[in-house]
Amino acid sequence: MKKEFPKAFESHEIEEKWYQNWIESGIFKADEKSDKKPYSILMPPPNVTGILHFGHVLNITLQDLYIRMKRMNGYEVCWFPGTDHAGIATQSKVEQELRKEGLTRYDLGREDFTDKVWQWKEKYGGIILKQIRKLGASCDWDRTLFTMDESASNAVREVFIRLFDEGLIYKGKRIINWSPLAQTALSDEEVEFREVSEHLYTLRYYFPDNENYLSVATVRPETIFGDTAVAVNPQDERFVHLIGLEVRVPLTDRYIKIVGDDYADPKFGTGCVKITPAHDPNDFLVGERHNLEIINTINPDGTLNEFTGEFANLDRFIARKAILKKLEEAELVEKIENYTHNVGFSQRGGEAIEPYLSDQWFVKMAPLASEAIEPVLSGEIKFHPNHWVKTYEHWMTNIRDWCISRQLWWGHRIPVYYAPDGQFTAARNENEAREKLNLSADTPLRQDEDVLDTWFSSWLWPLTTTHWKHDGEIETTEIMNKFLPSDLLVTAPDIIFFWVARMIIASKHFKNEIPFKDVYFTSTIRDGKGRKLSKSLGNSPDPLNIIDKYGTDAVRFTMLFLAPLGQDVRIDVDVEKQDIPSIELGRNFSNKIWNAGRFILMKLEAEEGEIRGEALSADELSLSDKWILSRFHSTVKKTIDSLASFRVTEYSKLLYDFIWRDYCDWYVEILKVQLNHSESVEYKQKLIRFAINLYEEMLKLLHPLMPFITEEIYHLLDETGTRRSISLEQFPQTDEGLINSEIEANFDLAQLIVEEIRRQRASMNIPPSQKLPVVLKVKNKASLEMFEALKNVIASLAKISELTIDTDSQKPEGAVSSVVREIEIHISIATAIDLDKERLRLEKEIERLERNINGSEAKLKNEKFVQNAPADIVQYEREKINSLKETLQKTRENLKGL
RNA sequence: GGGCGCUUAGCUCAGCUGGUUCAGAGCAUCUGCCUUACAAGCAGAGGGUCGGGGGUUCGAAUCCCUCAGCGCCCACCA
Repeated sequence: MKKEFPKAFESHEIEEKWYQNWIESGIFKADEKSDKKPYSILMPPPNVTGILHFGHVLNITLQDLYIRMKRMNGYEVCWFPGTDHAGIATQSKVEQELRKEGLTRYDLGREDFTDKVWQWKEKYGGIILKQIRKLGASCDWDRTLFTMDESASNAVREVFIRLFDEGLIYKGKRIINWSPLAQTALSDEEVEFREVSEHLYTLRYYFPDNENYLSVATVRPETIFGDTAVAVNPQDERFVHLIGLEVRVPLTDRYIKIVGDDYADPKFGTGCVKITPAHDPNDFLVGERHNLEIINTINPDGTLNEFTGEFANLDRFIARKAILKKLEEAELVEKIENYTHNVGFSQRGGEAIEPYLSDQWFVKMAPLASEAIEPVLSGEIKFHPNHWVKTYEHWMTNIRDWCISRQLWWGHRIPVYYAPDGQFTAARNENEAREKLNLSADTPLRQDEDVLDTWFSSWLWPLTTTHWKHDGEIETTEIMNKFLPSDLLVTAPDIIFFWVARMIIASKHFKNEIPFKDVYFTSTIRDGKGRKLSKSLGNSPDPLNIIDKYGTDAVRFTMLFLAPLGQDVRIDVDVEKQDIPSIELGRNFSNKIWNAGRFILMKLEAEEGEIRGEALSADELSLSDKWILSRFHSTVKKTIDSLASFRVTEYSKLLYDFIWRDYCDWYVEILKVQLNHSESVEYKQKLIRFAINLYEEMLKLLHPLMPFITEEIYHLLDETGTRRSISLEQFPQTDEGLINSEIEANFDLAQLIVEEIRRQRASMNIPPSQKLPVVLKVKNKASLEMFEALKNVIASLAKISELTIDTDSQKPEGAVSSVVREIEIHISIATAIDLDKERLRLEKEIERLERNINGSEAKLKNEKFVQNAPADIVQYEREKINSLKETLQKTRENLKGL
């Protein structure tokens, strides 16, 4: 039963249809009990609050490419999907909604609030995963994990307790990065430094005599109320005699002492620095050294507190201006200079980070990191591109402790329990805590209020996806035995510290296993101006709109075609029109593939043949058939090689070139010729089947990258309606026996001849409809045979009315002549030749040949070249020069003959 | 300050371990084509001293050094 091959490829219904079908037929499902070799990928879990962006598109496409390729190669393939609870982002989203009702989370209380977040998550949390389905992702959705699922939470708790018991988690009062917006601590990784133009204010700190003063430079005058010392360098002769004296904090009656500390840089500012231990990490250290008082003058929301008197409750930046005004009025400002320096901002909220003194939980990283460096340095885990290894090593060897507590409600609550007397421990529940603390069963306990950093669950992703400790007990599962270590991790380089490094640490520490074998760092997608595509910049169209316009396959193909390994990629985007015009590349390619298939089927129908049946056998193949077969297997070989070394752009280019150039431009045209020159229906059917079989192999090669169109055509080629999915077919293998470099070389020559004739015709503006007689004079008998075999093909492709091929033919009267690799081409044109133009062309050609000959001769005259270069290169050069000379001589004759 | 990467046609980029009458592709430009799969197409053309300089080599876009410009990451200065 033949199916109709529609005129155009309609991506929408087809994508919908096949995705549904794949899900229903369960081909994405993995079986840990299978005997097949495993292949697995852990999807980097997107934020539940997230929506699809182009980073995902590239990332998911790459993962799906490898997953599908391996599936076709017969592996038991498992792609683990999931989402991340994204503490701050999710909590603030729900708080935003509450604010619309005039409520805060405190109005609801902790329990009701988290209930509300769960409700929000159930309702909106799946959006990103649905969008990922649009990309054709062949994940095992049954295994979707959320980082706050009970099984994952059990693992998180277990890990906290273990690290606590090992002494690798501790609580400490430290200066941490405080987000006034989210009102929580952040880790160092969540802070990004930006250069900011501000001012450096030189303030007067008066001595008790009210006449003399010390000039102190600061960029943050609003923190003066927290000053507890002024530091000078003990080597600084200008000030050393002042150490131990006191000065008055401007606008206050408070006196602070002058201390000597190396931290003060005599060359910077005035050489005197005010010390505010509560609001600067360096000052904090100075404070520790000199036993200084610590005065916190800032509220958690970034406003000043009661220690600042009249400035209380003003935002820190507004307060700065107000304080400055007051200082100026009191003539306490000596100087204001422009000053550019780096300021930390919250990566998420964008607000300036406040160094803030508070009690927080930390993970001691150095001992953990040490065991995780080796697998990367040894190559047990490979980074692609490799240069990230250095970055990794540097970070790991200079690693700092990780602040893991967050003052949020949404997240994994820290499993630490406090007894009324203040002692505390980490435990699975209160009873266990009492046991550990030797407390009686009725001792009331209080659990720590803080939750854990979201990455504290993400770093366990390799373990939680494979159900480690999912019930709090089980160390090893069947899934884990089968799929851990996973094979490939595809991720953006900006989370190498946040996530990649920490996953390696956690997997090594808790399972003594690497989490993955290869890590592919993706490109950053940028707009035409080089800016990263981002929601906040408003420079990114919605990927779904782009998919809608061009089709998923087109987007997938183009992204890979344009995005080389680890290199940034620039694409022109039109946000207003929601368009990325470059995606036309992929859409046009889809169209090409589609039409090639449609054409071959039309031809088969014209011969009334069935798709399935006998195709040409090896000894029935023409030179052209053998050529395309050879090209195909060469392509397969390179393809396999490219994918194995993660050169995915190369893979996409190989397919593009083979399908478009070799198969469509040349072979399909040749197919027409071969069909036209045969009377045998049987032969024609067999030939078309040969072409279809090859086309189908080509689809298989392409399927991992363009799953929908290949699946659709695969089924259009199914007369019996029994086929399941192209995903279940064997991925093409190289047949070395079919790669024939001699045939490819011969065919190359024929292509050059055809192109030369076309060029001549084009330069004389001869329309394709006007066919001309051509004489080819070839050099020898072997060449003659080869060209005879391709006679019809050449005649047709070069629009030749009558093609004469011989070893000693004469140039016809009034013909335009050229020589390509010793082969003379004479085209008889109907009109008179423009002699001047012709002469010029031949002279230019002679010049070019002479230049090449001179170049080659120079090489061969160089004894060192002949001695040192490999024999085949020298041999090649000799043959080249002979050929060039021959060609030159014939071209000269042509010129003479004009 | 430390590290990494990039610089090839007007634009966006390929070019793997140095050698093949080719420095390539897509887009853009120009010319000619509705050639019975595809105008989302076909056939052709123009356009590059491969960022500058130096070196290694018989031979360099490719390896080394250096300079310049751009970008990213880390550290950090009141």
